[in-house]
Amino acid sequence: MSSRQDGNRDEKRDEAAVARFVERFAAELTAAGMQRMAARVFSALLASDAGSMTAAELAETLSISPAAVSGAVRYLTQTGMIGREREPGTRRDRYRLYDDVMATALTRRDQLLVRWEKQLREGADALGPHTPAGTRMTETADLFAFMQQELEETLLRWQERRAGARADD
Amino acid sequence: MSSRQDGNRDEKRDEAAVARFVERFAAELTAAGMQRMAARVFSALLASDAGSMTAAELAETLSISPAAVSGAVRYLTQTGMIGREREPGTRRDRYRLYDDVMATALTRRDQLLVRWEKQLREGADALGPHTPAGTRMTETADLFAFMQQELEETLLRWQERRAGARADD
DNA sequence: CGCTTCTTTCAGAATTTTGTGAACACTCAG
DNA sequence: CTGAGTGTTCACAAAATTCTGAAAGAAGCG
Repeated sequence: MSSRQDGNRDEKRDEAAVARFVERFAAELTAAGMQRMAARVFSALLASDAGSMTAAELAETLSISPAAVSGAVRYLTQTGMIGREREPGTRRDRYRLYDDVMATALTRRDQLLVRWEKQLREGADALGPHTPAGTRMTETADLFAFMQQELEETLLRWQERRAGARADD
Repeated sequence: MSSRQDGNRDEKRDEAAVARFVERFAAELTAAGMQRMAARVFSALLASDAGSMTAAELAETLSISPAAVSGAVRYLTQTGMIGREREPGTRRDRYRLYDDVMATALTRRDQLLVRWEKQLREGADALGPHTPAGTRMTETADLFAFMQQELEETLLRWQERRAGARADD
């Protein structure tokens, strides 16, 4: 038997399985706060062999309008998760997943921590640094500062590891 | 001058400053995906000296209905960010921020990584582990596995540091 | 028990978000 | 220039979300 349980050892893509993955993974991303269409486009790209698709292909596979593709693609481009490239000799754009998308997305996380830390310190100052609330907020700000540092180091370690793995190829 | 710029060195809370902080911080949390009312309640608790408030106080300071408080509080309780406690001798509940809320919230992040990794591995298997898409997804899953490990260690280091700081008191 | 005080639930109004269709804009090929 | 092939914008319809008031539900207190 070569059913879906034991994976795909054939050459051709099981489009139904792809669609299932795309929808499930997109749902996770949506739950985590990403816009629905952006999440679906992103997932579709992730599951594409080329790592890139045209707007038409996206509209087709996801059953959405060109307008929806446009919106999703704008979001993903602005947030630096995908790039747009033009196929030479044609008018068609391809939208391509950047390498290490997830790793760079996590870097952006870092910026969130910076902002939160800043606001907490301002808050602590406004409330009075020696009040109970002020103290609590300072401690929380310290945690965020710590996380920034650690996240940075973690990403460096990941880069090293990736570099090592690539050297083995 | 003792304006708001240079912090509050007086005893009494500058309620206007508190309100500003609450709204700003809540806005950040909302942008990061938290429900609006939950974010406001959470921020208000964070800025409260006692680290806890009654439903009535929350409704009052945030200008929202008891129903809204109820909803927000349910969400925060379910996600384990606050606890409910009854004031002895009264019928009033107090909602209290857990210690190290943020640190434990980050622990929950970890569960997200677990789920995402799992889905990616399933996806890679469904698409065929040796296809380009399958390979990409496996690599991404590896990143998430790595992040889980690192996040865990980071939180341990934070606990240690906290323990050390508390011992100094 | 019943009253009083709080909390929760629920239906609905208001708002916001989302996705579409259609018009518009851009770009290259001839 | 013109026209075909693509991408984007915008107004609107549909759907989801959010918050409220009102009513119902607990839980202590006399």
